[in-house]
This record gives sequence, C-alpha cells and structure tokens, in this order.
Amino acid sequence: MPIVRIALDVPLSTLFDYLVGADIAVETGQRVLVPFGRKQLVGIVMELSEDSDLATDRIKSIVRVLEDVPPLPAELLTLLRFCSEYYHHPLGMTVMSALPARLRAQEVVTIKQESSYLLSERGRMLDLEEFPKRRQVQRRILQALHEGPASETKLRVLSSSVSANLKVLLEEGWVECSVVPELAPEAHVFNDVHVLSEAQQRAVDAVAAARDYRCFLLHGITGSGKTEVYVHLMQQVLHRGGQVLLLVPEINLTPQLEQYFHDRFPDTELASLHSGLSDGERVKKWLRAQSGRARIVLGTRLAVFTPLPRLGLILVDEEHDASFKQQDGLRYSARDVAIFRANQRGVPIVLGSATPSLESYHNAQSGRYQLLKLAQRATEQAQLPQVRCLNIANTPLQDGLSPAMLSALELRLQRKEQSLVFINRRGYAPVLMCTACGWLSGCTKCAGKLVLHLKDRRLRCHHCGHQERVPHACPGCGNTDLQPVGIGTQRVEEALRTHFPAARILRVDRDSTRNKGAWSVMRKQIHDEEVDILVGTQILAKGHDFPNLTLVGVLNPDGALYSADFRASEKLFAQLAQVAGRAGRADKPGEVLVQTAFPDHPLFRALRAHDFDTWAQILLAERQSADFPPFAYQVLLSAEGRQEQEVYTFLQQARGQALQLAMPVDVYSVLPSALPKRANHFRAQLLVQSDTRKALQTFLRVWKPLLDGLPAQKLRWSLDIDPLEF
DNA sequence: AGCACGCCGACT
DNA sequence: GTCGGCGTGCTC
Repeated sequence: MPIVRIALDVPLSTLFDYLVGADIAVETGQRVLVPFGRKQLVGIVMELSEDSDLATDRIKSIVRVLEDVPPLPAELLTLLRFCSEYYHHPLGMTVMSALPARLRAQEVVTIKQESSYLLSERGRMLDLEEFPKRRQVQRRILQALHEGPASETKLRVLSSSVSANLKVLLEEGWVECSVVPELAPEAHVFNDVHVLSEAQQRAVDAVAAARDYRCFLLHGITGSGKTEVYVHLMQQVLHRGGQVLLLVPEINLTPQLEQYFHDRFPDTELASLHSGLSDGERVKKWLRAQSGRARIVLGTRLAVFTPLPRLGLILVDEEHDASFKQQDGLRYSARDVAIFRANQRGVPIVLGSATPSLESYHNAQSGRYQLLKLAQRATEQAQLPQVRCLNIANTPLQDGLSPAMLSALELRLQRKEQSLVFINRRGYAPVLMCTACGWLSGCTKCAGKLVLHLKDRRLRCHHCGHQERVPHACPGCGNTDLQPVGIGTQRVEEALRTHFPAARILRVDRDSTRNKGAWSVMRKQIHDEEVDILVGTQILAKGHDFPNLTLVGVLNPDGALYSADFRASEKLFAQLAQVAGRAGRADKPGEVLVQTAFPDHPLFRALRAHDFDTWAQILLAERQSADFPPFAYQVLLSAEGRQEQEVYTFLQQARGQALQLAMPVDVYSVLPSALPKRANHFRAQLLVQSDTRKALQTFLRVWKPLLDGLPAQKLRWSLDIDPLEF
C-alpha cells in the first residue's frame, strides 16, 4: 500500500503518513495538499514508503498533488533534514520555513510567462535626440531596447520605476510586447576591467584549483578588493556552466552589488533574493534558480536554501556578520549551513571578511580552512586611515564631544571635506534622571531604560516599543529638574548644530531612515556632497564609500570593552574596523579618532596598527583560557513567561534533567537573560557546553525529548545551538 | 500551532 | 438550566 511521508508546518518533530492512490504518481519533493485535523494543509513529500507504523484506518489520503512547480531536489531535502537535526527544530517546520511563502500557500502557483519588450515600428523610427530629455528612464529603456528585445526583469536594472515607464511607452506606442521568450544566453560575457593584484590572483588561483569541497577564509582588509576576487571566481564557475551562490548580510546593499555583478556579467541571469521582494517575485526568482537559468544567486541568509542544480561555488561575504544567524524559529547560521551545503555538493566555499569571526579564524589557523590573505588596499595608492585615540579619561566632554574631536571636525569643514560621527545609540539620551532622588526612566514592561527622544518629546523603549510622554516632574519625588544622562545620535546632532551653525548635518539612524527609500535619498545627498557632517549608528558602518569622507569620529565605544557578553569586544573591533574603513579612499588620506578612557586597551592598540591578527590572537588566548567558543560548543536554553517563578522552575527542572544524564557536557546555572524582562515577560536561560560538537549533539538528542515532556503551559522556550546572543 | 473536548462559574 | 473560562490532548 503506497504511503507518502509528509512534512507539515506543525510544531511536531514527526512526518505524517498519508495514503496515495495507486493511479497517482508522487515523487519526493512535491507539494501536496492533505487533510490535517479539520482543515487542509500544504506539505512536502519527504519519503515514499510501502507501509506505515500507524493503523490503516487512521491514515487519511492526500487530497491532491500540486504539480504547478517542479519537485524540490533531494539534495535540498537532505540539507533541510540536516538543519532540523542539527538545530533541533521540527522537520516539518524547518522544511516549510525554508520555502518562499507562495510555495507554502495552498493556491496553485502560476508564473506567467514573462513577456519581452521590443521597439515598435514607431520606436524604431525614433531619433532618440528628439525624445523629451526629461523622460530619462524612458530614454534609457528605449536605448536598451535598441540593442534588442529584453524582459522587464532585465530592464529593471535601469531604474526602480521601469514598470511604470514601460507602461507609458507601451501606451504611446513606442514599445510593444511579445510573448516569445527571450533566449537564455549560454555564452557569458565577462567585462574583465580590473587587473588583479598578486595577492588577489593567488586567492583566485587557490580557490579555482579546488575541485571539490574546500573551505577558504578570504581575509582582506577593507578596500583590498574582495569583491573583485569573487567576480573572477564567479567567472570561472559560470564559464564551466555552473551556478554561484553569494550570501550577504542583511543590509540594503544588495541592489548595489546586483548592479555591480550585472555590469561585469551583462548576459548572465542573476537572481537577487532580498527582503524587499514581493512573494510573487521571490518565488519567480527561486524557480529561475531551481531551473538552473539564474546563474548567480545573490541573497541574505534565507537564500542558502535556494535549489541550485548546477551549484559550483558558494561565497559568504562579511562572514563574521551576526545577521547570518537567525534569532527565532529555526535558529540557523546561514554561514554554517552554507559550509554544510558546499560539503554536501562537493564544491569550494569562500568566507570573506576584513575581520573574520574567531570561529572561522581559528579554523583557518588549525588548517581546517585554507587562509587567503589580502593585506594591501587594491585601489591605486590608497593608504589606510590613520587611527588615533583621544584620551577622555580626564577631559570634560560637551554633549559627548571632546575639544579635540570638535577641532578635527572644524578642520574638515574648512577643507570642505566630510566627517562621520559614529555613536552606537539612537535617540537623544539613553535615560532620563531625576537630580533630586536619582529616579531613572525605566520601562514599565521591560527591565530596560526608556530612551529620551527629544524630537517628539517622548520616552521610548527600544526593546518593546513602549512609549510615553516626557514627564514634567519626577514620578518619584515631584522634582521638576529631570536631566538627560548619556548621549545618543539626536543629542550629538543637536550639539553639532549649535557648535557649527553653518554646517550641513545629517543624522542617519533607524529613526531617520524609517521611511521607505529615506536611506537611499540620504546616500545620494552624501554622495552629492550636500552634507558636511554625518551623525549616525552602525547603519553608517556598512555600505557605500563616500569618497570625500576623510574623518571618522567614534564617540563612546568603551561600554563593550568590559561587557558581560564575551563577544562584545570581538564585535566592537569588527564594527570599528568597518567604520574606520569609511575614512579616506582614493586620493584623500583618512583619519579616525576614537574617544576612549582606555587608549592602551589591546583593542585600540590593534586598531591603531591595523593589526587584526594580533587582536585575534589575544582574543583566542582569552577564549581558550575561559573555555569559551571557538574552544567550546554551546547550546542555550531560553525561556520566557509572565510568571517569573514558572520560568525559573522550568529551567531548574531542565537543568536537573541535564545533570541527571551525566553526559560529558558542562551544565551552567540558570541565569536571567541579558534583558531579564521584556514586554512584561520574564526571561532566563540555561547554558550547556561541551568540548566537541559531537558530544553536545549526543546530549541534545537525549535532552530535547525530556524538555518536550516538561510542563511548560504558559511559557515559551527555545534551544539556540551555537548562540551568538544571550 | 490550532482546535477540539471537558468540566466548573455567572447569566438570558 | 445554558454560555464560556482555558486546562489537556491530538493531529497521519
């Protein structure tokens, strides 16, 4: 009796057996509609079987097979199975969460054949000089179509408003539409515009020589030309007929990268899978990748699950970036899954970074990964910025700014160069304090403090979104003298405006870039040199180069030096190195000024010397002596609930079970989370670690079922394997 | 997760 | 006498 075993999006670790009529052909990887409880669900066929452990009368029949899209390849199902086991997340949920929304929905997926556009008779007769100059996008479209027919997808690179402009051109009869599909070119034009440096060429050759799985760590300082190495590696894979997967962090950098690769490989189909995509576009690109037509797949972490039948190379850019780790649901690390995938497929993978994660760095040192170094800036004679520390231990600050910082800013204003003031805290001040009784503005729902936002005179919680009006008097003692304590971007912006009334100052943080498109408008303003001083958070650290930016000022990074989070200083170095990389490109030398009370801290010594290696050695030694990752493997059990007692009882029981197992793991004590209360929920956690991945996994396979059996009605708990945040 | 069934309190 | 609270248990 033919049985299919189906993955469904329900929080149960099992697959579900269904009967399938002998006349229906079913394959693994297909989408099926099945009855489940009293409703119907879409699932994926994971296995075919001849029998079931269940009594025959309890097995229902599938409703139908959805044959709208080709089945998922077995290789992807294996990858998802691995993720489910490694991250201890229910298989059905793992499978379904990796799919584009359209493939999870019950509706039949219809991909309309993309029509291609070509010039009409009228369009061909047109002399472009006579076409209105102001209709720029339309002019560009006409120009592109002059070269031959093109699909809307291909035209989209010209502008974000291509659809609307195409419509106008169609209506006015310049352009017509044809359903004849464009031919997918097999020949790949490669615009080889840069000569590689010796180090770049060595890196390219090393990866190109790898014929099966090999993990490379490409350690290249900012501006050393990592992207150019990627391009040349891509070229080789494309030339052999392969597909390339490029994973990038969760930042709005994808459009620029997409354009870059499009310029270099103008005939090659590229599918970019970023967060701004509609469901329809996403599934379309996914299917283009699955069919092998999209040869370059560029995307954020979820793109690691894209089916790629011709996969020949995986690239992970900025591999140290924490956004590769999903923080809820299936808590996977896209970088680690990518490594598994490269191994599974037998293809090389390149992890690129200027400041590699200690995990990857350690693996490169031990020889598990092959280290490729780009130690020089590639472009022209561009030199590294000079990094200096401003010792503020005994310096009075004015709204967080030291006199030396202010005069450095003054100097740039005189020279008509741009400056960036970096401070990792948005709002006006991180807390409001009563001068009489010491009352602090705390969030009623969280353990955190309410941040003062002066612009709209509100106190905001950055953890739960709660906000209230700024009180006129202290709620504790009635005193009306409430003082902002500490500094945020708004306060620095205000102080700079007072100090430099003539300067054009732009604040760039989550608050000022909230509106769609705001950040790209700002980016343009900066590029067009309509801004003198930029004030902002880490959003400014990543991203585009601003050629006229010659000064980066870092305001108060010291908090991370002695933080409870053992990764805080690793993150700080990466962040400062990244933001320092913004200063001085091309012909103008850059300067980085860091205000700190601890200028002799090894982090700043290394930063000044542009010496990541020494810094990494220091951190690795610390981690080794403290028995922290990468010398230990961790799992974090977190729980949260309205009743504090229940949260702790659950975790204590979980701890008891873990200890009773007496396995080779270290079980720590139950501790409050970094934020012990959020949105009225108490949060606590239990850390378990082991010297080997294997021992930790063996432990988890026994412990997880015990956790599932613990009473936990009113609380939510989760396991985070290889956690990054606590 | 849903969505049932199931057994005790205040209501037309 | 019912409507409804959310505790417990199941879903192939």
